[in-house]
Amino acid sequence: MARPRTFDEADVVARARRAFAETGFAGTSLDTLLEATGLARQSLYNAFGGKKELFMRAFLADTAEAVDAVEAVRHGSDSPITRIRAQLVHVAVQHGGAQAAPSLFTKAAVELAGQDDAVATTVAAAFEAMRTHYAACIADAQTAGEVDAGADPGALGAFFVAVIEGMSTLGGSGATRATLLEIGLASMAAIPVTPLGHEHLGAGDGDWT
Amino acid sequence: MARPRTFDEADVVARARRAFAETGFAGTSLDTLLEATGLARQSLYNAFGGKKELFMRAFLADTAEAVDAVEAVRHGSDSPITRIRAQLVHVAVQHGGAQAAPSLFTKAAVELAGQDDAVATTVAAAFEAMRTHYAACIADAQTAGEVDAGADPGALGAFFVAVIEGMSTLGGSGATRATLLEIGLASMAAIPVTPLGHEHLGAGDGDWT
DNA sequence: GGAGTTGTTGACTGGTCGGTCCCGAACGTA
DNA sequence: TACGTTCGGGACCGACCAGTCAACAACTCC
Repeated sequence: MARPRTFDEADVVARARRAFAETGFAGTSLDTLLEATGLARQSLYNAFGGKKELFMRAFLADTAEAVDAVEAVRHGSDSPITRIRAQLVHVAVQHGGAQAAPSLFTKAAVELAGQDDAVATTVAAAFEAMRTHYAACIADAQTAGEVDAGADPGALGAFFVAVIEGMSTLGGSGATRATLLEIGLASMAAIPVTPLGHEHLGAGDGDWT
Repeated sequence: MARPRTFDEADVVARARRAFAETGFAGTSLDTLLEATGLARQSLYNAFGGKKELFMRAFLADTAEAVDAVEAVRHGSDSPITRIRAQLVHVAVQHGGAQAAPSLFTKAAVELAGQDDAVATTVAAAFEAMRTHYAACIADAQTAGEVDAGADPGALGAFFVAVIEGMSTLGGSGATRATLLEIGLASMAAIPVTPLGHEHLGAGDGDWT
């Protein structure tokens, strides 16, 4: 009963994510956004409501993806310790390298968490969710006898959240993939593994070149 | 032979640092800057050259301070391991708490490293300097027999840089001082200390309330 | 005390910001 | 095929942006 849209809403959000991730919220003008997404001024306004609303769509999508990436640490057939290492390697591969795209989540957290309440609460909730995922994984490793029972899963969870945020910042500032891998692997040593757990700390997995 | 300035240049830079740290470069208008520094439009222009130049002044000052804070880890009468812990506690105290002021260095790195070459090179140099300071401290600990000789000082250095950047990001996003302390202390466990070194990992130092 | 130099002040500029309005075009339904 | 509805493109809006200009004020040196 009406003219159909000539653009895919999800695709527009994905392009907006890239644009905002490059230049931030304040640094990305509406014109830049239109060029990046390919749609017309009024179309963006009709479909999303405005610059701020489109940013929140992109930001929430990126946040959900970032949390999901950490959530993967809770599932899998291999050892909890191995899953954490694999996840850290994944972060290093994603944020390291030539193109150097800092995540929109990190960028928005640094730029806007102190100014916008909606962003601040979303960021806080995401950090807390990530921390919980890591902590649950550590707790799993404890029940499996791979990690010292005296370790504090909550503290280690917060620690790993800080590590991946630091990796994101360094990666966005030009750090090489090799450096990020060094960081991720070095952080693994903060987990007090039992002799049993050491069996799972040996080999790396796959190629990340 | 001329009318003297009614403002202190260093003071203006300090105020500009606070303003830019709050809202970033693109998010801070010249009018906001004038209100924050208290000087008139043309005065800012005469003394500094413009918004970008004043930002660079503030950014370089903050960067130097951040690097110096890490450099402190190389000096002192107490054990190298103790110095690192003290420095991490210092970072936690500085970036944690109610006022939640993210460092301008971190903010500029995330916002502009991908767009401005001058910022990118400064950030990269600062990260490298910090990494070198941490690495030298770890090497000291190795020669003192407090840290396992097989440890990689360079990798641990990069690791600690990532940790303090992560703490800065989390702190700027509302994380409590207690959480940041948890993170900093948890990261210490990534250092493979010898039985001798364990003597220096015991008590905390001072009150940071 | 006069001249010269510098800082301060406020009005002003062209350009860009995000957002709105309007009209022709494209499509589904009747 | 005629109608109603939505889309897309361009013109347009007031507000704000960083930066400039010219007149005035304060100070030092001669």
